[in-house]
This record gives sequence, C-alpha cells and structure tokens, in this order.
Amino acid sequence: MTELTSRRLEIDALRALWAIRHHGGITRAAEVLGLSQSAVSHKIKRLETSLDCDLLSRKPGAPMFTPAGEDLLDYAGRILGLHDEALLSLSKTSLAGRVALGLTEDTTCTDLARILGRFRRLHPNVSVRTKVRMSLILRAMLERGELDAAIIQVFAHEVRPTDLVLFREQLHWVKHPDFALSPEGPVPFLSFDDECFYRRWALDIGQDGGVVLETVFECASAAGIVAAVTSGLGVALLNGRHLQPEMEIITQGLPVPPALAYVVRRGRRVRNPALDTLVGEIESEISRYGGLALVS
Amino acid sequence: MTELTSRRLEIDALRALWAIRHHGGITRAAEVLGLSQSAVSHKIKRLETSLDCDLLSRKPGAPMFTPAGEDLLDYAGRILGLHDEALLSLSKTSLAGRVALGLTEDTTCTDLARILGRFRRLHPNVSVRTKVRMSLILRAMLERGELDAAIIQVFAHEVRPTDLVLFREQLHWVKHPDFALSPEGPVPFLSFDDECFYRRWALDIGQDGGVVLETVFECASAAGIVAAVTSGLGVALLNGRHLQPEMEIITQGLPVPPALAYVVRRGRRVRNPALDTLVGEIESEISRYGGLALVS
DNA sequence: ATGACACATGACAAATATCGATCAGGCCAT
DNA sequence: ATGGCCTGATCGATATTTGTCATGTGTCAT
Repeated sequence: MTELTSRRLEIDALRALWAIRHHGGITRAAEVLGLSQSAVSHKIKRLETSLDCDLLSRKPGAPMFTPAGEDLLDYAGRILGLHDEALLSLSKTSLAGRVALGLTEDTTCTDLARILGRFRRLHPNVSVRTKVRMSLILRAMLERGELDAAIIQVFAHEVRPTDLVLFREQLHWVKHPDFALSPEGPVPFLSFDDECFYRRWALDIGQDGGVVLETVFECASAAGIVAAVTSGLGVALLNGRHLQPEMEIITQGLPVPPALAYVVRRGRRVRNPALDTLVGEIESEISRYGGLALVS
Repeated sequence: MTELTSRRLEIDALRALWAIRHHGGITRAAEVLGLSQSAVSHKIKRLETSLDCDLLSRKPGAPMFTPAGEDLLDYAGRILGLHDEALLSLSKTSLAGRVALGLTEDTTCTDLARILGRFRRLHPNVSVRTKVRMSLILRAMLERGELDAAIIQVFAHEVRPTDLVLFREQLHWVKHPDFALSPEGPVPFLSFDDECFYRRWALDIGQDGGVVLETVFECASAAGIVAAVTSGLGVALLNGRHLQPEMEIITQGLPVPPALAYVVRRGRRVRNPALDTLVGEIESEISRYGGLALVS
C-alpha cells in the first residue's frame, strides 16, 4: 500500500522546492512561505524519501540542487502554474474591460510577464495594452491619465499607501577595481539616459554631498552601463541584480545611495474592475511566493 | 492565515475528482482509489470548502458535476498528467531500444494513446513501432515474433498468468426492440469481419446451443454494426461500451456470451528492457486509476 | 411501504505536519 | 586555531489533517 501512497507529490512540497530555488535557501524560503525552517526542511526530506532520491545536494560549494532536483523543479514550475491558474479560474467572473498598463524595461523579464499572459487567458474579454517606458515617463503618463496603472521604480521613502510594493532594492555605487577614485576633481559618472530616475538623484547630490559628478557615459540599457563599469570607465549606480563579481562596491567618499522600491501605482481613474482583478492577481502571487521572481 | 492555506488544491483530492468522473460516482471511485466511500466524500467536501464553491451538483437527474467542477476537472487532468510524468521522469533511466507493439482498433482511443505519447517523450531513444490489427492477426504476429507485445482481446478464461489485464468486458446479444427474434429458423447475425474474434465464438455455438446463426451483415468497424442493429437488421454481439439506449439486450434463447478481457500479451523474445518499462508504466497507470479510461 | 443504493455526516482514532529548541558543520574575521 | 555567525538537520511535544466506522438521508424501483 505504501507503494502507491508514497509515490505522490504534494503541491505544498513542490511549492517549497520552488521557493527554495527562487529565494536561495531553506531558511529564506521558510520565511516567505510563512513556515518555520524546520517545517520546510522536513517537507523536502519527506519528498526525497517518498521519491527515494536526493533533491538537494547539501554539499557546500556545489549547486544546491541535484540533477534530479532540477528535473523535478521544472515539473514543479509547470504544475504550480497550472495549479494557480486553476484556482484563479474558479473565481473568474466574466470580466471585461480595458487596462492600459505601463512597465519599465526591468520588469518585463520578471514573473509579471507570466502573470499578464495568464490574465489574458483567464479574461479574454479584457483588453490589456502594455507600454514599456522609463519610470519618469510612466509617472507623467499616469498623471495625464494615459495609463490605468504602471509598474515603476520609486524611492523607498516615496512609496504611497496606495502603492503595491513588488519588491525592494538597494542601489550601490560600483566601479572596477582597477579604476582609482581620486578624492578631488569631478567623479566620472556612467549614467542611464536623460529620463533616468537614478540620474536625477545622482546629479542632485552635488548640492549637499559636495561631490561633483561628471557624466561621461550615457546609455539607456543596463547592459551598456555594466560594460562601461567593468571596463573601468568610471562609477555607476546599479542595483543588486546587475552586480558582477568583478565589480567593487564603493562605500567611502560618496553619499549612501537611496533605497528603491518597485511598485504598482494606479492612476486616478475611479473604477476599473479589470484592473482591480489584475492587481489582485499580482498581489496574491506576491503573498504566495513572498515576492516576484526577478528573472524567469 | 486560513486565507492562504485554504486556497490550495491537493493532488489527492484532484485525483479523487478525476476518479469520480471516470468511474461515475463516489462509491466506485472509492473502490478504485482503495479508500472508503466516506473518505472520498470527505475529500471532495473539503475541496469544496477550501474553494468555497460546489463541485458536485448532488441533484438526481442532473449532471453530476457543476460547471465549476467541470472546469476544475479539466485542470485536474492536466495537473495529474504532469504530476505522473514528473514521477516517471525521476525514475527514468537512459533507456534505449525498440518496441514493436500491436494494438486493436478499440484500444487506440483509450488512455493507451496518452501513455504511449508520454513514453516517447520520456524515452526518446526508444523507437516504438505500433501496428493496429485485429486481435486474431495480432496473436499470429506475436507467435511469429513480429511483435514484442500486443494489446488484444481474449476470452476471460484464456487469460494467461503472464498477461497484464487492462480491463474486462462483458459481451451482450443485442437487437432493436422492433426486431422480433423468432424461436425457429436461423438467427440473422450482424458480424464483424472474418478475423473477428467474437465471430468465431458465435459461429461455434451452433454445435452445442442448437442455435443457427446466419451472417447477414459484415463490417469491420463497430460503428457499422451499431448502425445495423439500430436499424433492426438482426442481432449482434456487442460490448458494454457500444450499447445504445435504443438497443435491447437479449437474455433469452441465445447462449450466454463469453466474458472478455483486454490484455497486454508479450511475445516470446526473452529480454527487452524498453518493453519492460513500457509495460510497467501501463501497469502503474492501471493500479493508480484502477483501470484505464475507455475513452479519452 | 420497503429494500436497495448512493451519498452525507459525525465521532473518533491514526497518521502526519508543524513548531520551538537544540545540535552540527562550514565560513569568516580576528 | 578560535569564537561568532549562519544554515540546515534533528528531536520531542503538540496541533492538524485524514481516514474509518457507524449511521442518517434522500431517491428509485418494486
């Protein structure tokens, strides 16, 4: 009888496995799942016992997951996707309407793409128009009522009560180790382009910090900035996701960079049930996984 | 806290739902799942509570599943498919080889097609050659070693210990109500074609039953026989799956038809690991669901 | 009516999950 | 090395879940 009973995966266990992968570790995953660390440890152990194979390698230095674990992880992702969609589909009302949504380039490659895709499937009568722009532009569009909502970056201290926080992020001053930062003279600054949000802050710091930045490089995409930093062109403001091993974080001589948040900010339009639902789905995804996966 | 915990489907519950659909009822499903009837009833109730909606209608006469139930059933099927494939993929060895498999036309539209498809995906290095023929032909091919295994119909009393029984079936003599069966004279018989397996039995009964059959209609496909019966051409031997509401089962005046079984019968080739695995997968599918779904 | 049948329900027992505490091993800075 | 510090494993005590048995309720065919 154990033969049959044991060969059965549990949704919860799969979700735990997934969380471990996407938050890098059992302890982290446990927080996110709202469980104790031991509970998650047990869950995985049970899963391993029932499958009679190792999923986590438990060897330092080595990748956390065994090949079998990676395999299962793949299935887990697909199963969980279906599972969550099934739950949503049961609560689906025949929703119709329009949503004009703004995104930053950053967020297009997160779980949001997946959520939007699913939203379209579940609510085929809602037309979703998505525009990808820079944060400052999106804000202006929200102001002008051109968007119903947008996913934008804001300073952590500017988060409004009505914003839905997707995740928080810290900016860092970075440079290449070979690049020597001289205490005098203007600091060569590698900047995103005009409408970049960090840039405003960076250029403003001249006033109080006494540091003068000189923009020596401009590029709209993060990849360009990363390349410029690693070739030692100067210093840049980058978020944790873009840090490379060969970059050095500057802790001295420059003002502490601001904390950021990615939020869903709604426009002023009063009622939009389709948007309510979409935001609700994003929200429940966050509460289920304790945040969005940054890369998919 | 219940908010998150409750909104979670359980694999077991989905499997129960699936079993209820495919075995037509809670009690039947319970047997198949190796549980008590109340256990399954509880399972579904819990599922309904956690989803806060009805899945089974519990109204006599009406379809057993609510629309929500049907919806979920669809997801359940997909989730269970992935789930089972995940389990299999973990035990997959890099299997290679060849399998020559025979099928009857009947079995092509059962779960077997699904299992074969999955088998190909999981073991891309195994080449599976499938031939669809009538049972008697398949037997001959097995004898000659042209097939490694075949799924054939046999009389229940002819099942060999080495056969794997997929499902059992009872044959019935059927006719249209308007067709009067006269006690004298030959009985007009609607027959599958030459190599049909029932036909042999039917023609043999002349000896002991004293009944003489006259074949008045021959057709290779079940659809043709069904049409002939409903137009009152004569009597036929049909299995339960092909019974139509307007058919009448004949219980008097003709010998009791034999019980049949669909089995996987292996050829005489000694070793074939790929075949072993395939048969194993079919077997575990059967033990998991208590048989194969006859129509997919 | 009445028995057969299919399902629901409630009480209780067994299995199983979770938690908090504790322990063991690795990593890092002194 | 050594002591903090972090991560994960393990243990015993509870809490929850899940199943079974016994029984109740409705429908249907006789």
